[in-house]
Amino acid sequence: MPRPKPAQAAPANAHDAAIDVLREHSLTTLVQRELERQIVSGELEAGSKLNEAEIAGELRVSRGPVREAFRALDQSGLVRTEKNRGVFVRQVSLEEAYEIYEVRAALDGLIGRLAAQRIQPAQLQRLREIVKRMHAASRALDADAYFPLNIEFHEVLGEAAGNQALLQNYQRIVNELNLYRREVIARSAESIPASTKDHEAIVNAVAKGDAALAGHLLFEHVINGRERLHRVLQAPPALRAKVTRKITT
Amino acid sequence: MPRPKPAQAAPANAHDAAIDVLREHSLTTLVQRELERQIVSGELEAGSKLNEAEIAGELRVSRGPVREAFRALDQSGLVRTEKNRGVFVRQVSLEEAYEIYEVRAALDGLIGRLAAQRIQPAQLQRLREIVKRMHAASRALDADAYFPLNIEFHEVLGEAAGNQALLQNYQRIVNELNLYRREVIARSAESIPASTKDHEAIVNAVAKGDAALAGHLLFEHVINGRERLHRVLQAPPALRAKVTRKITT
DNA sequence: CAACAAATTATTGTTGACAATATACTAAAA
DNA sequence: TTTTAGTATATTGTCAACAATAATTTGTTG
Repeated sequence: MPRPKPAQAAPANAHDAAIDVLREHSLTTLVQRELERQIVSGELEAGSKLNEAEIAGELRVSRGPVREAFRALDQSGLVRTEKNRGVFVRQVSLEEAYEIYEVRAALDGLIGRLAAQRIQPAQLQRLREIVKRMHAASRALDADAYFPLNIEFHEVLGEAAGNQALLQNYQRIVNELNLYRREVIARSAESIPASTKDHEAIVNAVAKGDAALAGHLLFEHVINGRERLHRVLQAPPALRAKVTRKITT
Repeated sequence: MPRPKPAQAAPANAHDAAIDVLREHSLTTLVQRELERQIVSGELEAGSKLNEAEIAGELRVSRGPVREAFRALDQSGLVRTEKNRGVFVRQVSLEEAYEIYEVRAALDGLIGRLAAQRIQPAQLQRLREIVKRMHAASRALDADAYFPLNIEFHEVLGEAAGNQALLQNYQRIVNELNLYRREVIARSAESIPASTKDHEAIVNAVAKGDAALAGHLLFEHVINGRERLHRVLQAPPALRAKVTRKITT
């Protein structure tokens, strides 16, 4: 028999709200989330060192929770730990990115097949709206607008697959991939039109319920992304400079 | 320029060897590994509670490293954490197992395709030997001998795919899957002959370098495993009892 | 001035203590 | 006897101090 939870009054002010948050989440969890956010957003650059005491001070907690959060982030691939030297935001090499792309293609293929069978009308509607906004961003060649749309598109599709285990693995993979020179991958403006076309075709296949096609298209979409990355890196530096910023060697 | 590592003398005795291990690994890492071993081996039953102080005492460390190891194990899916209540060896429900099987099928499909293209002679040799021993175990209906062979087979195949990112994700998934009533899944003797046949066909496809076929066979192999699980659970309890032990509801 | 050695500082690894919370137990009341 | 309130105990969450290691600075020598 589930024990009855005590009825909780709504927090009266900000302070009570903070207390309320702590009732549900440990400091470790909060630190982990915050660091994850900073890493994924690029606020913390790949390769940069994370100082325990410094972070603990900024977040007003002791080093214990910070260290625990580090272990979780290490396991999820966002940071790497060197004994007695510290933890660093993970740097994904070109070779690793290639490997991860292969895995992502397989997972995205599965997402396509499942989503085609299981997607719900509301989710399909969301996808169509995202694609519409993508077209707008594509016409304007607005990479900064396109980037979050792309993230959201694959997120919705991942949810539509109706498989929690799949979604979790997928999101971890995508996070890792975004560590690879984020600007090169995601914001190279020239690839936006092709990418938008991909997305449109995918939505249509999913809408038709054509699992095989949706799976195939998503698989190819990811492989295309990998090839685009390849081409961008092969292009002469002068050309690359336009879409590349803050490359830290 | 990589700084030169100080030449290390070989440890003269057991004590020095222990010191040596600590130079390379933190206590957290060691605790994490040990707990992982105990969970994967079934020494720690699914659902059982892990007491921080107790474990710390057994492993002769303080609670700090144990807690850090918990965060890592939580992230890798072997353990679930409830705030202020503790951590428990994860129990995978039937529904979750189904979901995880879907993901594993996709990853195994990728492993098959890549292994067919990249496998090295020595690895192929190992696979053939494993299959040979599987046949022996199959004839004897020796589930206890078959179980580790099955693990090893897929491990070698995973390595043969030549993709570290894939291998890591795969192994995490397999670990999670093994949490699901290990005996029911892996040791139901009646499925051994069919499984052995699968393995043989897979090795042949990989040896031929037929990527599409190998991928397909591995995908189906996993799906078959899932269906076997389904059938076993539907079978009348009297029949199940033979191969099921220590089922904790 | 460059290169090496020693000492100093900074940072991580580990531990034990204390606080907060949940669980188990006891006793009183219905 | 069952329920419930209150109390005691056990366990987790957090912190701060100490130990071990690495990075840096300083000083010395050729």
